[in-house]
Amino acid sequence: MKKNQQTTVEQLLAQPPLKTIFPEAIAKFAEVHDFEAGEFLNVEGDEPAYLYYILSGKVKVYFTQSNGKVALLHFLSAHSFIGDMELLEARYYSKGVQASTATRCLALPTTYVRELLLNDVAFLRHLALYLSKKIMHNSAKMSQSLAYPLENRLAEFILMSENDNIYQEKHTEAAEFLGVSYRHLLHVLAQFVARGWLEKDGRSYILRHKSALQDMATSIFATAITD
Amino acid sequence: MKKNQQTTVEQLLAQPPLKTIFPEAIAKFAEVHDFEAGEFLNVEGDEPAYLYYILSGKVKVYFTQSNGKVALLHFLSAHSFIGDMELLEARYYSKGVQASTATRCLALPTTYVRELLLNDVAFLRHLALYLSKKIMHNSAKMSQSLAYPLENRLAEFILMSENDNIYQEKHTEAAEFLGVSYRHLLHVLAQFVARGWLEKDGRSYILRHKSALQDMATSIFATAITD
DNA sequence: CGTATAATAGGAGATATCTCATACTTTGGA
DNA sequence: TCCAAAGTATGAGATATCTCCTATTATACG
Repeated sequence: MKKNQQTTVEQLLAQPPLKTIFPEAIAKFAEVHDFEAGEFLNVEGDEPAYLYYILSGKVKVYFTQSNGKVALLHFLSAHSFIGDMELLEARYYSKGVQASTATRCLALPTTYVRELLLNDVAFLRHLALYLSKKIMHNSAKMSQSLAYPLENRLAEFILMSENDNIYQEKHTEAAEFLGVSYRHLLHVLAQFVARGWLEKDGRSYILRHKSALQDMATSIFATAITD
Repeated sequence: MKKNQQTTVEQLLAQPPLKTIFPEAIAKFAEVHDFEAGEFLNVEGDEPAYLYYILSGKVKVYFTQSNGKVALLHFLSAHSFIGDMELLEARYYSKGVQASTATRCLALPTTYVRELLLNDVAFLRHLALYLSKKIMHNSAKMSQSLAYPLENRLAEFILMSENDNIYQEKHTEAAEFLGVSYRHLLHVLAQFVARGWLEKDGRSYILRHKSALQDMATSIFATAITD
């Protein structure tokens, strides 16, 4: 992680959307943190030192299941909070958060801003709204994706985790995230290659026909609108 | 709906958990509403007149998909809010809410309490915490249930929607909720009957072997803990 | 450097689930 | 009162997905 000194935090905070979310009083504690792809923003179980608000980039959230296996929970991107639950409830068990691409965050040291934020109605309203939208989004997505075969969900997952047209998630992880067997994931992946949508390059895949993948992925939502 | 006059609202509000959630100032607007099974607490699309907090009972939340079909979204029970999103964001499109069993709610007329609640840090904190817990719960449930065949999810659904040991959801609705075909739902339901867990009684089913259903349902979570 | 463990890879048969077809019954209006 | 639409039921064949098995690389670690 690198503390970014160039971007003046004041400048960011003075403009929407940050201006409408955070109270002015946090300005003196605010920092901008830059993470490289692969870097950890938080180690699972640690009490997070910062409340992050993602400015750009993409992160993956992990947690360790009771069987000891680490599972990918979801992706977060710009305008998402990291550490919001821990801010609300100190005893909360934090998740592992890893940058998927280069990521820039607004970073607020919890020790200093907790009291401030938990007493700011504008911030709390925004947070509640953010959370409720997330719930809507989740439940809509879930009920829909349940109905589609892996083909569709995998296409979406590839597009979501791809970086510069290269897909290189671990298959074990992807299989678990998508709720299918490792075997079947490989099967469908092989189909994508056979159709010329992906090209295998060592242990990663090059996206050769992005629009086909997009069609396959968005059909999940398209039907919801069209049908 | 029947406005309940017996239970003094003041009494309820003076005790936890209500005492810690709502500011005292709402007391003069608060009512207790009783709904019978099947009654609607809110009609989809209507701007809800009340923010409800469920005291007891169980409700179903519906919404109409773009294809015109009405789909069951989820169940809510004690300690859940109804109309929270609409409170936060007025333009929000409300969902249909129907009592599944007899249900008692604390009812707060939005016109009077909106300003009050949206400026109360204790309430907003509670709401944010409630929402974030719901997110955790949802995503844990989702990633897990994805992995299990209909057998397990159906057992859970039956227990969730059963009333006095009688299950009588419409199969069309259940199938959509569970994300499986109508055909397959009937198939698995028939298996449950064959195993003696359910007994068909006209168009409803009697729960004959609840513990078996519970085993089947909780295996979803049990493995998460044991494995 | 060598070995244990995780990840990758693919074959084969078993299940779960879907689609399509068809028929009967209930229910809500015109 | 009667019809159209929705719900219920069931059969049969097609797919999607799983489980089990077996090899072959990577990767971590003493």
